[in-house]
Amino acid sequence: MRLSKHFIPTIKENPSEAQIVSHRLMLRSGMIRQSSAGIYIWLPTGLRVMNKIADIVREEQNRAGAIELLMPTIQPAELWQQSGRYDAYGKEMLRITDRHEREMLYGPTNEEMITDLFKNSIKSYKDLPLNLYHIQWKFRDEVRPRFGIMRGREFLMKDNYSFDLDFEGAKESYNKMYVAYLRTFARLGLIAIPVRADAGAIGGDLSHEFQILADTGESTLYYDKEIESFDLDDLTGDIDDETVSKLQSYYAMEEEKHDAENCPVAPENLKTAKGIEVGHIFYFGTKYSESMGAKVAGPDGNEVTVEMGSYGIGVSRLVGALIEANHDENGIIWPESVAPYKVGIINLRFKDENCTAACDALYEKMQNLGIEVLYDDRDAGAGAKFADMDLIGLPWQVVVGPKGLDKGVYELKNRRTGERVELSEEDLLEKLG
RNA sequence: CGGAAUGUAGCGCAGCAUGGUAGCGCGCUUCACUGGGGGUGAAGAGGUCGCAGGUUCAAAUCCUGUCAUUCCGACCA
Repeated sequence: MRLSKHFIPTIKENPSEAQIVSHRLMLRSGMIRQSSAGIYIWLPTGLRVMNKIADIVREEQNRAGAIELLMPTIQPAELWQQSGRYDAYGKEMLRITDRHEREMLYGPTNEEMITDLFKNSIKSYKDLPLNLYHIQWKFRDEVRPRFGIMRGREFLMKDNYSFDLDFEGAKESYNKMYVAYLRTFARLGLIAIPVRADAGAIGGDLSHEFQILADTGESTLYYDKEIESFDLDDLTGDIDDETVSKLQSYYAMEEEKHDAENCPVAPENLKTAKGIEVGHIFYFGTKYSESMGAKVAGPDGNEVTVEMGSYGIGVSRLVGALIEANHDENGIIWPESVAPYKVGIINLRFKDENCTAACDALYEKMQNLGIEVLYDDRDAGAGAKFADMDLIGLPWQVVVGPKGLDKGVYELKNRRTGERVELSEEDLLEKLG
């Protein structure tokens, strides 16, 4: 894409309302604009990143055997009255009345709807286990939205729901998601610490939060440093129960629940860091299947109330979390897996025919090779182009100017390390292709 | 929901105490010169001063109300 024809409105100065680095950089690099408190417009590059994250989440869900569908954002109040959460959920739920005076709501989560769908569709244990997911906009009317998209009111979430015949099955479904989550975050280049958690408003017995480490995190974690050395390559292919129990046996607690006196981890092996919650998984048994009557015929012909779990990943929050974990004073540093483009071409001499011709040709070759490239073809100063490209944070920059062209080389800069190498066109395309 | 601020050009801000009809920097437009880290000069465009009332000859400025946004705390993907 040519930058001159793109829509990436960058800002030179820090917007006053943005307090944390990811919010500032998302506004400055032209990824988002605020519409109202906690509600954002996703601009082209922001959307590209979010879509790439969603794709990785989707691939890992599919790999784990979950099946994608899409439920509506607007739900009828009756479902929530059945589960008893309509009154319990409080003001955080955005309530709407339609033209027929029917009570509706903008869904903050989907346990009720999926359970209703399940009970109307599945009648036999033979159809279990079943794990359904969707990636969909949620709305929670937070009292105090803040930190840009990190705590917005409207957010994109992957949520899924597992249905099993018994606890053993449910536990297996839970563990599959546990592994899928670790894999998902690893692919995003994030260290995700699974932290034992309370089930909160969702309710239930077994629950883990996935926290990624970042200085600006909202919670303080204490964890066994062994977690960091765990090799995620072990988690490809079939799920090994031993691996899961080993992972789950590691100590990891939020500050409030951490007891220094009785901590099983020796002080020298205990690490503390700030974390951002990007995922949360729950096993909650029959909490919803019971109240909403989700039963199947078991092998003996008798009805069994199904065992359920639910699992969420904050897809839009991950965009901010990734920036919190990947930035420097000049801007964002995208991991390749989610970068809006892999490489940026900087044309230093717009008015130099040779230089522009070289850039145009290189741009076309990259496009033909399927390399995602953002070409800064604007008539702007070199400094402005460098600054914008660093701000936007593409992993690679190709700097094209008379110096290199005279030598017959292109300069390739690594955004993360700042390392610059001079390469022939062939080597350059080879390296990026 | 308790506490505290702030709303003036796209962004960042000044002006308000002591009322006299709006200004600075960046950005934007045009032209020229520049050209390897936000360059220089010249000429421009852009504002119902959040909104509604009130006081006054006169309100960005004083008063009342209202809306919005942000920050600190308690709560949450």
